[in-house]
This record gives sequence, C-alpha cells and structure tokens, in this order.
Amino acid sequence: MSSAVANEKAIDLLKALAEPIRLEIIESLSNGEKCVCDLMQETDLAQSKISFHLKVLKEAGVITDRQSGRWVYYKLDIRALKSLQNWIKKLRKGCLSEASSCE
Amino acid sequence: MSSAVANEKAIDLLKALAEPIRLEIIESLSNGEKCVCDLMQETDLAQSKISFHLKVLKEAGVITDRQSGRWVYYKLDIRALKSLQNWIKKLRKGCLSEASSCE
DNA sequence: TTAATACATCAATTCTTCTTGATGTATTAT
DNA sequence: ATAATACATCAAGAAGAATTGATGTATTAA
Repeated sequence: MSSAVANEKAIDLLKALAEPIRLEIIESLSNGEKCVCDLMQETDLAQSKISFHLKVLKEAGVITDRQSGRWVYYKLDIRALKSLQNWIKKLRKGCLSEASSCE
Repeated sequence: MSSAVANEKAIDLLKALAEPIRLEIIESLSNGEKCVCDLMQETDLAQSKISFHLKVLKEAGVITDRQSGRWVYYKLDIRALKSLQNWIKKLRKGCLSEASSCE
C-alpha cells in the first residue's frame, strides 16, 4: 500500500511552502528566531496576515513558537524540511507508489 | 537579492505536488510512461479531471508529453524533482534569504 | 465518408485559501 | 486599576483552484 499518512503530511508541508509570503517568513527565520513584531517590520505586512501564515506554517510543522512575556517567538523546525527532502527522495525513486518494493 | 525567479518556479513545483490526485498520477508515472486512458483506468477518475491535473503537472515541469497516434503519453521529467530537492537544500541552509552569502 | 476513440478545453458551479478590518486575550507598564 | 503592547482569532468578502458535464479537435477504424 502507498504510504497515505506520509503523503498527507507531505502535502501539508508542500502547501505550507508553496506561498510567497510564507516563503519570505521562512527565509527570514532562517536567520534566526523572530517575534511577530520583527516579521511585521521586515515584511511590512498586516499583523493578522502574518499571524495567519504563521499558523499555517506551525500546523504543518515548519516552525515552532515560544512565548516570552508578551512576545511570541517563532523559529524553524529543521526536521520539517529534512523529512520533506526524504519524502521527495522516495518519490524520485518511485518508492511511494503502490507497486514499489524499495524495502 | 533573494532569488525571486527560482522561488516562483519552486512554488509552481510545490503547488503541483501538493495535491492528492496529482501525487497519485506521479506515483503511477514512476512506474513508467502512461497514456491518459491508462491513468483513467488506474485511478477511476473522469477524463477531464485527469487532463486538468496533467496540465498543471506539465506546466510545472513535472511531466512531459508525447503524442503517438491518438494517444498522448505522459512521463515524469526527473529534472523537476531534482531541482526541487536542490532548492529545498538551499532553503535549509538559509541560502535563499536576502542576507545569505552562500557563495 | 462516417463512426468511434482519445484527448483537450470550456463555462458554470463549488470548494478552498487568502485578505481585511475588527474584536478578544494575555502581559507588562504606569 | 488603567492603559498600552503584542499577538490571536474571527466573520465577511475576494481571489484562486478544483470539479462537472458538455463540446471541440485530431486520429484511426470501418
């Protein structure tokens, strides 16, 4: 059977990445942890918009958050991109298909 | 400057992959070239639906097509997934961000 | 030449995602 | 306690993507 669960998670990851604003956020966070206010300044976008995209990224497992006082800091969770790379590798090898016998 | 063009292409690729039916098609094509009729049989989906998704995949560069008689055969273009892997690798390294100096 | 097959495309509808402005909640400063 | 801040969430609307059934086009078969 095809790895349906893995595929669903991968789809969430792919969708999370497939959006310009979210990519901008990710690229910003690759320079380190940031609070929402930092991201607002950098991107010049409305707060609700940023929070919306942060939520999508968080739910996909791309980022994690941590509250400190009245700030909420977001940072990348490296494992997400790592697992996506792994998934794509399998896809390339045809290891996700029904008929595959990769191991 | 951030590699905007590369990102746009990557977004197209990510979107193309981030859909269950299209993934099913990709997984099927990983077992070799198929005509639309083959895919219809395998997936049990309407022809217009399959053609729609094939178009998305083709425009993203994930697949290529070739006509033979009244059949149109589709197959994976390996380069697409390869370049996506490469893009993700850069993303992981923070090499897509404005501030990066990866080379 | 007419039929049938294989596929693409289209218009209308539906479904999903994104945006916007407003309101709600927690935390700190006064 | 009150006010200000940092952020989340919500409802309404806008925009985008997918589905559906129908029609169009090329190719081969009869």
